[in-house]
Amino acid sequence: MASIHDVAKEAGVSVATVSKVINHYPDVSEKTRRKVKNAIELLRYRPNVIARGLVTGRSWTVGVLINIPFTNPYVSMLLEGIKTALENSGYDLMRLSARLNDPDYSFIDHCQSRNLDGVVVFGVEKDHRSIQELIESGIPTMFVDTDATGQRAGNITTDNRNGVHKAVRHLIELGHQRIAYLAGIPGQPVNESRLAGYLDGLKASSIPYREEYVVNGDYSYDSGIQGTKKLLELAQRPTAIVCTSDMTAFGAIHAIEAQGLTVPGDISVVGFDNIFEAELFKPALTTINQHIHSIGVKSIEELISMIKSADYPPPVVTEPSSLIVRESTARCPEPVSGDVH
Amino acid sequence: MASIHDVAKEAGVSVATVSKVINHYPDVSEKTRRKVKNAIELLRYRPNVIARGLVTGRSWTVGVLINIPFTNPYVSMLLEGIKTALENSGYDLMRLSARLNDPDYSFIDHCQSRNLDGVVVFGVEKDHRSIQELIESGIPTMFVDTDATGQRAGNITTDNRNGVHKAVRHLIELGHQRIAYLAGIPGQPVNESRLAGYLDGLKASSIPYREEYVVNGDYSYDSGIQGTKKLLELAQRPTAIVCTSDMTAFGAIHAIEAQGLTVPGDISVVGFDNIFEAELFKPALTTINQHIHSIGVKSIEELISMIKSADYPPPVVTEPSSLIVRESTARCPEPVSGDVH
DNA sequence: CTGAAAGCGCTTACAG
DNA sequence: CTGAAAGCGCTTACAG
Repeated sequence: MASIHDVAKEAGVSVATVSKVINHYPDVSEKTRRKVKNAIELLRYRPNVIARGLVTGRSWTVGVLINIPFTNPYVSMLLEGIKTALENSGYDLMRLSARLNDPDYSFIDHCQSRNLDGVVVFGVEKDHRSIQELIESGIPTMFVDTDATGQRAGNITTDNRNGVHKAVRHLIELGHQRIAYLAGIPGQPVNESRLAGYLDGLKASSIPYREEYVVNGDYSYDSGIQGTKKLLELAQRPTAIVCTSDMTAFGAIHAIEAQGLTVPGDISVVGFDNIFEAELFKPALTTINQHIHSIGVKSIEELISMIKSADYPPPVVTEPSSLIVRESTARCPEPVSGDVH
Repeated sequence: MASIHDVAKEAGVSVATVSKVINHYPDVSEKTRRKVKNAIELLRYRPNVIARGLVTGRSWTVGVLINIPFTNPYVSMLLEGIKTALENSGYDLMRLSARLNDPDYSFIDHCQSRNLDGVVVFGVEKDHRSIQELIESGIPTMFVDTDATGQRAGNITTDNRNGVHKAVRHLIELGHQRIAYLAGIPGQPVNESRLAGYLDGLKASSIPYREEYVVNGDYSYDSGIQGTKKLLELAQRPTAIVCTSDMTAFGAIHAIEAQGLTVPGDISVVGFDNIFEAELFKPALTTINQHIHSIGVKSIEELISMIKSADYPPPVVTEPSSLIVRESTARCPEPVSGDVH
């Protein structure tokens, strides 16, 4: 690769002058600008972003820390949004090989040694030391689905609470009273707000909360199976199950059918996420739609705004959620007897 | 961040010496090594990878060019493999915001200005100028599913041809003779070898090739729907359809059922990829399994070998494929009448 | 309008 | 075993 010195020599000017035309400084005569441009063309010169970054302190790269498998459809959609927003921004995306479980590893050291301009974090538990260190470091940060903030850190989430509330209301309107909830990982902000939505929904119709109707999981297909097995063993089994993710809902449906029961004939199931497969599944899944792609796009747009201006206020944005009714929910099969309350 | 100068001052030595202990040079006395290590500890110093890269010419980052949406399950699995292999390698992954359609854009310029140590490319048509430029540039490269090679460029693919051949054989064993093929994008190496496998399968049983039984698509769900519609309009419609991807197979099944026909009752369908959803789908999909995760892992392992040693021969690796029989294929419903041949 | 010089944070011969 | 110096490819005051 030709360097800036080669160009300077070729054009018969100083490297300072070459730098000025590259960076569109106004105080360069048209004539030397021409000469330089020609030399650049001739040598196919491209400025070295790395070297530039060393002096300007900007790397034109944003880092991403995603502590969840890429095979999770939610992650895929998020990444797709991130990618879209990055497209003509001039920034590239770096996926850090973070060793979060290694006590000697420091995520911010990693970011700083890479000169990252900003970072988006997803899927890290809120109490992981990295979160706090990141906030203190002053590196522009956007947290996805984690309600952390800081001087230079904002966050973006779906309106999880309302989403689950809507799901519960929908089931109640269909006559269900025995509504269970297959939750996510306790302590995670996402999980807490969804659980709150579940409780909101019950309370709005004065349905008492039953501890045995809430079982935790990890958003996976498998935890849908396991959780549902437990629910089906209950003396009074639920007639509807709200799930913390579509994958979990798929698992739930599988487990229900494995018992010879049907969805939605015997039990209604609703998911959360509205991944592409929700529509393909049989029965097509009633679920809560999240604007995941949009969350990806906005996380980057906001991050770039923060990078560009030190006093851009760190945003806290909530994306709406909505209920998509399909085939996995139906009227409660038998009128609920009085003993439920 | 503390710099190497700060450490040198703190330890009372020169920066050269600090550099030597960082890089584990043997010729440093134990005593000064101690002093330096303490200073590093004290200042929480971490070497700047960027600055180091400027002088060593290595960036410890590998680039990835993926010209297919992340929401494609195949891509997700590939990325997951790539991520796994990178985990403790010291390398980070950079996803380049490549503007492949912009004539002023050059992918290798991009790679070079970022100082990338190597790159894995996936989903770029073989005749795109970037491929050739990349090969000529001498940047260590691994192509996934593209049979390009070069001085410093290897590739890795699934045994596509055999995979489809097995699918066809399976259908023939079930009594099918009218076997259609929903292909991918013409000209892409993956497509050509799969098509060859289809022809192999027919030929092995002396079933004549019918042009109208092959329709091209783009691996998507939608192209499965469109392609199948065409097949169903044929005077003599196929009794089995082999698809170039699982997503396309899902689309095919949808289109078949939309006509009031059943799978596999009326028509058998087989996919390609064996994505996670293949098992969940109803009917569970008979498909060709690819070791996608393994392809991701190996592409990085081989790439790193090439980076580390200039004379590591660029590998050409083929991963096996295998048929997974599930519920979407069954015996051919009606004995095929003589007119087929 | 142009260029010499210092510096970003490192590494690497080389001399002592 | 240690350090002064040059250099990686750039940008940025500053002087002229």
